[in-house]
Amino acid sequence: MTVRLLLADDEHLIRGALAALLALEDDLLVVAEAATGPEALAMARAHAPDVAVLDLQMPGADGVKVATSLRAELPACQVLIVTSHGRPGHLKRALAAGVRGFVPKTVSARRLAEVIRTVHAGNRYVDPELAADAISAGDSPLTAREAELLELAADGAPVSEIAERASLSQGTVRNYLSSAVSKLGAENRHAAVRLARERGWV
Amino acid sequence: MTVRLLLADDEHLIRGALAALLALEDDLLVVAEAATGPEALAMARAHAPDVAVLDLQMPGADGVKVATSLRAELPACQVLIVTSHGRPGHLKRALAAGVRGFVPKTVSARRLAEVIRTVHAGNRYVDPELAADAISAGDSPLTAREAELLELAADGAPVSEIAERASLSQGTVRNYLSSAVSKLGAENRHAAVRLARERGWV
DNA sequence: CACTCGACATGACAAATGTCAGACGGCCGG
DNA sequence: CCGGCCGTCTGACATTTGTCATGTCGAGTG
Repeated sequence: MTVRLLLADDEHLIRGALAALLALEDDLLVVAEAATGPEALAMARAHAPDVAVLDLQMPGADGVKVATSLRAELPACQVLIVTSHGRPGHLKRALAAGVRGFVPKTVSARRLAEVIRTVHAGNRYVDPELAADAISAGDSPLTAREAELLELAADGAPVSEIAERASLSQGTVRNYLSSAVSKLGAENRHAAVRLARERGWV
Repeated sequence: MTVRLLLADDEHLIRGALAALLALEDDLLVVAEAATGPEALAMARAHAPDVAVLDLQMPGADGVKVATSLRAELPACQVLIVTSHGRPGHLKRALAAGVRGFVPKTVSARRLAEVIRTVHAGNRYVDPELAADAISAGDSPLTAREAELLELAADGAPVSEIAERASLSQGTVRNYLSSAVSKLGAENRHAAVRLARERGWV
């Protein structure tokens, strides 16, 4: 029984290499490849693969978004996410989106093949180290508004601009940011943005 | 005549896949692999490869630093850098360090093999798109001091801390940062840091 | 119902930041 | 050789930002 795969990664080199490597396994068959989020969705619709192996960072729509759409349209297709930089928050969001597997790109090809089989069998697999990170990092302590304003502050915009974009008074914006900063134990909002990004909370 | 290769990339999956793919070419032979900068250097010393294929981002020391050391220790070994995110400044630094080839990971394996042969023959190859980016981005307009202080400001540290670490008065630090900010056309120093990073100037 | 708690919102005040004008020394072209 | 330019450095001033005290609203609880 062969497992039909969709491979999505924006790096041609990696994707091709991965396809070649997985083709060495007798029971795995790559039926489609994609370089962007939307392309991955289109390919999935066209080929209805058993398992979708998605990179977390892709142009267009990230792996988690693609996974969400995929769960809705093709419930039979299991999703496995592969990522370079494992941020704890991403893992949590991915699992919430119905992703069945989550592994870093540091695993060997052999292990990846095993994980693909595990996921195809209907089981879950999360890389132990990433899981430990996610647990130790815990849930985001930020409220919805705090996270939202932190995102608006991400590119270094001044408070006045954030206030305008969020339709709030500057004082309110400062208050939320200040709250987020103290919750994250940061020096200032910019360091807070950095921390929240690292943990995948924004 | 076979080309002996050193492959360095921190992502096990990618590195293995790449090795498998390059092994398909008759004239290419992967003689060593490494996951970190220092490891790459050690492997290069041990195996004296003809061409070193280095990822730009690795733990320990980045591709450019490794390339610099390699040029000094093994002049016969040509260096080719492969990267996910092509920042113009990195390309410039890489070429200054004696790197002979620079390509993004979006190229196909076939093309990579061609580039390896080109580099091995003593010629240079730079991805046309990255080259165009580098040219349009131009040189860094920042003075040494400005770039240095911008780096110290990178993690959101307050001016007082930067001043202490650089042994300067706070006023001076503000002045350099202000200068850098205006040169980059940014809103404030945090946005400036972001821009400088994007262009590979820090 | 009365109470508490947390999210949301605001303005006033103190601290940090950005901007400005200016001083000093090295370097290059006339 | 000397005048102008650039990089380096500094303190004074206005603006922006962070912190605090305070208030409203709705959800959950005794």
